[in-house]
Amino acid sequence: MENKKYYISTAIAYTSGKPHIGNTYEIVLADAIARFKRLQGYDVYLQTGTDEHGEKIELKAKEAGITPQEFVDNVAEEIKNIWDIMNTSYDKFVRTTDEHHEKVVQNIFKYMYDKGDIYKGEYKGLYCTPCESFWTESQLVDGKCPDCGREVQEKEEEAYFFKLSKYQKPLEDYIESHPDFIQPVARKNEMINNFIKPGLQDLCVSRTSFSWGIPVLFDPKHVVYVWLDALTNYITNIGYDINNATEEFNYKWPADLHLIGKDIIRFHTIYWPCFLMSLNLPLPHKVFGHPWLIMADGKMSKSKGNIVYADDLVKEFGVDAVRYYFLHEIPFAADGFFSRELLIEKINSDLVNILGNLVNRTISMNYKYFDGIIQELTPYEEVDNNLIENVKNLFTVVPEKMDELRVGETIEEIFNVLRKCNKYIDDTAPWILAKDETKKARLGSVLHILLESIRICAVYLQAFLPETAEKILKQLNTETKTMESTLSFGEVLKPGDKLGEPIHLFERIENK
RNA sequence: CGCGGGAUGGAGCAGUUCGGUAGCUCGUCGGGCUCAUAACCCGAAGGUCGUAGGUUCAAAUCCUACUCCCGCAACCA
Repeated sequence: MENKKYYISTAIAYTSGKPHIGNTYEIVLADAIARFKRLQGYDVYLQTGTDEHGEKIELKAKEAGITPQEFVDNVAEEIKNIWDIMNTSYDKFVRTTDEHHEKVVQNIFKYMYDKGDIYKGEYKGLYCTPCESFWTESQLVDGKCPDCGREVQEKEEEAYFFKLSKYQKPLEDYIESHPDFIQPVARKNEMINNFIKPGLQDLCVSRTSFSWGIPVLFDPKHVVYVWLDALTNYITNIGYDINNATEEFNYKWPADLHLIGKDIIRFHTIYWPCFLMSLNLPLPHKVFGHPWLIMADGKMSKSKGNIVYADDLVKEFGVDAVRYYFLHEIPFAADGFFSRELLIEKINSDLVNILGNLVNRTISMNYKYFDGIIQELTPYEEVDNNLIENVKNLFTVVPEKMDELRVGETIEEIFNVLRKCNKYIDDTAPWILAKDETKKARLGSVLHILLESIRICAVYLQAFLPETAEKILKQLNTETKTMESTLSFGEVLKPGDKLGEPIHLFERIENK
């Protein structure tokens, strides 16, 4: 039987500099969703990468005294490296300076032009001559240039425009008829009220003020607007070209989920769907604008010197500790706070105390009382059934939460079961059973139930803490790690098998 | 009156659709246990649910006004 495909993408990271933890959060979130979908049996394709054109990059490269291409090569490498350090399982890392991508973008631009969806016009805006920049009314400070404070003038410039207005109605209809298209819903209202209802204005999709971009095929003094360039990465990299869609493309498109930051919802729910409609392509199923990870002590900034990078945190605390924090501490719709203190607190209270200690004490007891040999299960008692019900219930509740992309809550459900395991140990008091030779079988059974409960939790944790889950499963000496295996409680671990040595999954971080 | 979201014990959050004992995690305090990484388990303290009115037998939840915070407001990405 063919597994159902699931195409998930992150936004491509802008290569203007090294991404901080806020930018890194997205790929980790995407990875957790992707890993979970794989666990469910989907044929997952996770695409990420870098967005490498634009004026800002041209300027940064100039400052650094290197070519834009050298500049983005360096940054893209750095970004990919961080994605790898975060242990993210992307299937493809794409770059907008890729030759194939550039070629297809040019073809798309030409196609839209020939079709009449792109036309040549005049861009009218408020221009600050010394800064060589256009500004919008709302960007002005006291009616003056926000950069230098000087007067701005009306100025016109030759430019190509995309007919957003033509697709206003179909877009509105699509959003109305697909209530899940934009998530969370609050974002949907923003888009409808701020952009669609007032009427979409045609979008200027070319620039002449800088050259680091994809030249327009038939008018090379213009470069393609970076968003038209960047957004199309979702199709150019899965085998799309004008009049020549590959089998791969037909299989993967439309994307099931575009995971993006809440700051770029507009581009993904207005411009992108309109571009796709122009190309006669179906629209993605869902766009989720995730909240941000923000610093507990105020906004990250170079001047404050409080920029935090994920790779530094990984070096200090380990990859799964950082992943845990990202995935568990950021609410579904509201921003999450980050600080070292909070990170350490969560590592100690959740990863060390609840998870690490549970695994360690369970395996240790199995060694102490049975030399590490897994024992037979004897008929369940009331206290057993209670725990087992909780464990088995994850099979229902975890997919439910994950379908809503409520990753933090999913992890909380798993940890609640781990807490139940700790309570179960107190309720059954194995150390007392151990003192009574006639309770030996019961003791073995209690420990087996714990091992199996831990195994099932570890199966789910593979999506979020892959390294840790692997370590747990290894200690349990089992290869069985599928979703289905969580339903047949007690039929997986083999009595007589020997467990791995008990180890500490996470080390306690002593204050500071 | 531009549009929208939010304000709940020390911290972070749930609960508000369809009113009816205010819940969770962390922290604090007390107790228990000893298998375990001073971990684990139990219990307690701590909240006028932003403010002021209103509806109701009953309001965190419904209505009105106000205060404060935040997001969006089209060509930086």
